[in-house]
Amino acid sequence: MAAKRSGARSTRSQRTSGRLQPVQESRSEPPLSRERIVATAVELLDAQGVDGLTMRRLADRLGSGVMSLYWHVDNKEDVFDLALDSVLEYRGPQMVESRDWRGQVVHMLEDWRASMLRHPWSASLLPRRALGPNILGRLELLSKTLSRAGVADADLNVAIWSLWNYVMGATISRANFDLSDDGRAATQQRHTRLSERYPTIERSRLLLDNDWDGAFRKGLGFLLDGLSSRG
Amino acid sequence: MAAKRSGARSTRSQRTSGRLQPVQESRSEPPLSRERIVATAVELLDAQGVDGLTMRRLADRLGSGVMSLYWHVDNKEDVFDLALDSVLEYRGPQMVESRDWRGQVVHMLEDWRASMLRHPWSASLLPRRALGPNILGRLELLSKTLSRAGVADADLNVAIWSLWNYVMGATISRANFDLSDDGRAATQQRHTRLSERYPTIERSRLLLDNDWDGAFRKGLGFLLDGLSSRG
DNA sequence: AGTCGCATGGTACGATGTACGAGTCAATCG
DNA sequence: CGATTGACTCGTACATCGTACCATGCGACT
Repeated sequence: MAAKRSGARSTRSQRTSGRLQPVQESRSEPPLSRERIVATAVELLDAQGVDGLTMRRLADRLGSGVMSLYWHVDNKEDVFDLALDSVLEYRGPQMVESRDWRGQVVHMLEDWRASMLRHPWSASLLPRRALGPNILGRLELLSKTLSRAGVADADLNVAIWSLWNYVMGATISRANFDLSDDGRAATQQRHTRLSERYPTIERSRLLLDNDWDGAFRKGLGFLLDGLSSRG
Repeated sequence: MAAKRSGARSTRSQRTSGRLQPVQESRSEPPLSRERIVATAVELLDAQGVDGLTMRRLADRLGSGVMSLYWHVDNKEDVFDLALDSVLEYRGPQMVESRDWRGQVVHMLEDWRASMLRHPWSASLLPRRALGPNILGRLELLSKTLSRAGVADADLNVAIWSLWNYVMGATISRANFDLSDDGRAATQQRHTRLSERYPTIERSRLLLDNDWDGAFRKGLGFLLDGLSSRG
């Protein structure tokens, strides 16, 4: 019936039973798989940006027909979801009961930001997509760490969301500006033209300051100060 | 030559010279204009979301041909830019030298957030677009207020970006969740299924807490605490 | 009357996401 | 053994999109 296979994605390749890799070992492409599709989608997104990902190009890179993709994937949105989540995995210290909760939080959040900046499309994509398991995993970790650090339950959610918000905003902004001022001259020019209308911005060189990492760290410090002044 | 008119958009309607409203007053549509296009685009976006905005639909609503739009607008991206910025205007107290800088900042940022939530598409759009004049205006105001409040110049940019980041992240997240849990049952169901994997999130009901406004205000308070502990 | 700039919009093209259904091949069953 | 089944691949086709190109209309000025 060609049921298109919904839900149970558990059919993990027809292999692992009979002979191993029956035919064409090094010849042509390995068989399609969800993982391979996602990995290639990430490659394509890295290389061409959000608009560069089309099902046809994706199929080309995979050496397959376009419609074959739809066996493994529901639709293009699905590809975006999977690519996004695949990029946000965190292999940090999951199980450290260290006294240095603040260091742990900072580490995870900086890693989060770095992961997204390594794939700038992810930042602009995230606002539109649902929370994948890797994102939830990070939230869980954050939750656990803060809770163990003694943050009151009443403030816990606020603390988590504040940190989440800060990281999201910082990363999205950064990923964005990075693209928009590839032409330094353009920025410079626009800046001087705007300086009359926005003198304070001009004076503090807000838009030209590019110590993003430092600003991120410093602002995160301020936020954590505020959060821990309660607990 | 049909120079398509670039740059100087200053030609403000052919009117204001001879007679007023020459022909067809109440008959059919008023003439096309950048303003009318943008206003209608916002309507459409409000009604149908980001994917609902197509040039054809926009032209239909305006009672014009599709290609007529392109006289007033460069391309679809342009429409997005204009619609986005048009929604972020701020008519707050621009010139108050009040002692209550904190109240002023909170007011502007809450208004910012509210403006974006009134048009949920704006949140997911903003990360991809350049900074329009209204956004810059808000940054300028923020800059001025903080500066007058005595924030050290060295910390000024960090403070501004921190607040910006917080607001962006909060608004984007909120606009997103709002859409995704239209079906309460689905959320509830998914939640219980996830509870085993993410116990702390489950316990604090992080994903079900919907006092967004309160959380926003509270978190903003924390951040401002942290920021002013320096200055 | 002729010219020119602003403004409108019909037609057409290339690209996209994906529905549909026909094809292949290995494993399973009678 | 042949028949059946189910996992998987993919060519064709279609609706819809953004927009390039070009013909046209219209008011004002020469």
